[in-house]
Amino acid sequence: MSDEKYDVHATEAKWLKVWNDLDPFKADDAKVLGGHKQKYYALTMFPYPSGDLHMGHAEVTALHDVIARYRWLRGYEVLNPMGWDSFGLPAENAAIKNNEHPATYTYANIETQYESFKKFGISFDWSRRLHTSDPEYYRWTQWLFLKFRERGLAYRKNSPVNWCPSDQTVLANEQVVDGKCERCGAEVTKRELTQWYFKITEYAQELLDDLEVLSKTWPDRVVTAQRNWIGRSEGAHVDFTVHTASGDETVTVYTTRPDTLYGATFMVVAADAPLAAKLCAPERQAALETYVNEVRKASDIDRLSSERPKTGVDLGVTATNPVNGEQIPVWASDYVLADYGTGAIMAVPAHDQRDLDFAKAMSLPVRRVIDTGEPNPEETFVATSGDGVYVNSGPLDGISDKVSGIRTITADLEGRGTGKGAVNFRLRDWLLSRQRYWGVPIPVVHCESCGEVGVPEDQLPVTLPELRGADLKPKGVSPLAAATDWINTVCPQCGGAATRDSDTMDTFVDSSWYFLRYCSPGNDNAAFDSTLANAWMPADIYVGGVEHAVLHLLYARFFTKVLADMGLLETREPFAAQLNQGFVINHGKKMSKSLGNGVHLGSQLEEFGVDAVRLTLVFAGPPEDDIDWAEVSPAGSLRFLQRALRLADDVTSEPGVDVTSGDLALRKTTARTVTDAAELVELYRFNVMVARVMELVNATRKAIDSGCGGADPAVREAVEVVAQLLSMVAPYTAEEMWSRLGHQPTVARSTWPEVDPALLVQDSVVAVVQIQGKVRARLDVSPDISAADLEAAAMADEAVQKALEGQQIRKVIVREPKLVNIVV
RNA sequence: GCCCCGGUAGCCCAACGGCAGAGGCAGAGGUCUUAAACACCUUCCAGUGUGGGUUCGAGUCCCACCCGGGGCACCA
Repeated sequence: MSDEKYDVHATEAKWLKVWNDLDPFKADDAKVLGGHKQKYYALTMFPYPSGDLHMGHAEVTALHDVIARYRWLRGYEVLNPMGWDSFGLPAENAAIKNNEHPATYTYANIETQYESFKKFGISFDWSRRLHTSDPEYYRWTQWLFLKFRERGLAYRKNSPVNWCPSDQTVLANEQVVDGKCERCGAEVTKRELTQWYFKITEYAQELLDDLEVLSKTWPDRVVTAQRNWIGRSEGAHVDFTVHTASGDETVTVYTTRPDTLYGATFMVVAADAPLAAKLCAPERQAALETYVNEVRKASDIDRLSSERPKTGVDLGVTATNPVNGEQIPVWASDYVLADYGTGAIMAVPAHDQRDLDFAKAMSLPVRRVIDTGEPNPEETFVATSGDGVYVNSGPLDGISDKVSGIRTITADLEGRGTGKGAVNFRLRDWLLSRQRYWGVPIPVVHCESCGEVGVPEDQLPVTLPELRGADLKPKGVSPLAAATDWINTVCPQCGGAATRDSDTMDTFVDSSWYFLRYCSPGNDNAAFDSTLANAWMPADIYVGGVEHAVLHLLYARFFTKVLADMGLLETREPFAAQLNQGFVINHGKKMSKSLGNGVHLGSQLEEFGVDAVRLTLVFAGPPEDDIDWAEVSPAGSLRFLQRALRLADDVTSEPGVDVTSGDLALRKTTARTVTDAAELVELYRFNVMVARVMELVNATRKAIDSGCGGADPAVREAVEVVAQLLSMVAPYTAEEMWSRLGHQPTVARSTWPEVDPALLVQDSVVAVVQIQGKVRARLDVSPDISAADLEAAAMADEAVQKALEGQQIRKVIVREPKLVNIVV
């Protein structure tokens, strides 16, 4: 036995070189296409190249790698690719600051992260590496955009968008944090701009429906978040006639409560929608304009507050309620959203709190049409929304439940031709334009005579012009607009003078299809090879952060469905199963620069080595839970690894020795461990799997020191299993063990240990005898004992008899072979 | 305000409705050592947030509440 300390860094250097030469994790398309091996696509969210890898990257990839390596051991052909989501704002900011090109920052960081990933020993297939900022990649992002546009799924419209007045740029929703610009902290306002959108709403129903299947294999919170985001609601469209200065206009409102139509006492339209100005009486136009300007100025902080007092302006016109002919006033307010439903509502203050608040603020009438038995909202100013008896409601009077009420009024409206049942979604179309440099140029040319013209496929990619430093500073329009040589071009259709679209795409477009590119990277003829994509897709597991519960995961699902409709893909869902890891925190708090509580991955690797850090991350707890680095012990992990490694030196039998003659007890423990480990990995219970391996290590140590001894074949069997199981978590140590056991690399591509089913059968089990649920005796019995025999054995037990003395037995519950409960 | 998730030993975490403890961290004692570290062995420690209910039997299922974390929040 060697006494020397485990030199982790020397071991890392030694095996890293061997693995580089062996390249053991290259996925072989042919094996999958030929049906020789079953495929497993292990996908993990690709990183953004900002600086070197941190604890978060270490955690995701350590967890992910357990799954990928497990599948290799189980004999699958595993596709485990990695790349970089390399367009985006941080590189642009760095470029402005350092007067350089964003590519400099981006590709330097990619190299750094690449080296770190390799050292971290993750079983990635590096031959499939991709970067979304490479022209070879974004050429196909542009191609996809054009295909979407051909199908009417990419279009331009004028709409209010998030605007940072300080940075002079449009912001994505996710870049607005608590109503402020995440970059400069300025309060975000709205601005009306013509922008490109993807028509994701066309897929709203399918995106919702397919969640049903995903709910079995996706985390609940992700499924719920997507359901909420899509936000399907059922109701009705109701047509009101508004009497304007220039004649009657039909205005359709959307409501989920058409049954309260008789309680509508006014109508409200979104103040910032064109409809408001159209309906407004001439003498009220000035007031409306003043109000809209105020609304525009309001920051998101104010707009988001539900305690905000209701404001609005009377448009000076009335509308006719289609069911009772009543004339009700029409108002404009910012509490009605322009882009949801029809941008207009019928207000029923008695049964909707928001309408009631508005009615109160503007002294508008309130009329109760459902008597729920609660105090009258006309007096309390507390709206009632439950079931009750309809009053003052024409054909609804006497009905006492919402479902019948809605059904009756909807039929009534449809009969009159003034309304019909309708479905609405909260989901909006996806705004993809960005006034930024470091992204995919939108491949469209604007021509005075031809209008919007897509760049022909043979002219792709439309590459970015060379800009750096100050040229990238935000000026209110995209930096690309200032690159005159680039922006001025000829129309592909008529050959006349034209300009390029100066915007770039949201980086979420890049990441909506990268998992398909991995299936045939470097393909110059297509975005992806359909045959290969069909062979590998869907990804069997997608490991990543829950922060993408809605955006990225919804967009990728949308892309997949469109591509399936284009006939390029068979699957309609990209990710069969999903695992969200928690955060690595420190002393109960998220690591952050401002708190100064960050844990540097590099220094942890330096101190404890790759394997100990990986083991700590995997063993800390369930993968979804946060890991508090202050509460775990990488030093303890390292001690365990040393313990495991030492076992390999104590094995004195030769490789290939017949294990059937080995120590039975140890062999049983080994067999049990292998069987449990498989189940635990498949349930993502990696921490428990590690605990089982620890048990096996302890049992083996005991066998060597005070049991059958190191020469027993069962010891070799156990230690080989330890090496194989440990290879999923601590690849360097496992490889070193495997080598010391006399095997060739690499243990990661060895096999899943075979288990003799006979070893899983127990000779005897401990049966517990309870009286009134309290344990009174334990019996060693055969696992296949009959209920009658077990009961008899229990009754015959001395301690049981003593406890039963003078008691009347009322019932005996027997759960053979483990339990007898006697009720007295 | 609404919706999720969680609360088991000093700490992190295990426990098909059936003996509350698998594993680890920290602590104590011991063996080894000139001594220490390492290693090895032994060991202390809770009745499962609170109150009800279902059951022969509840950490586990149901109800209410408390605490912690996360998400959504003028979507008509």
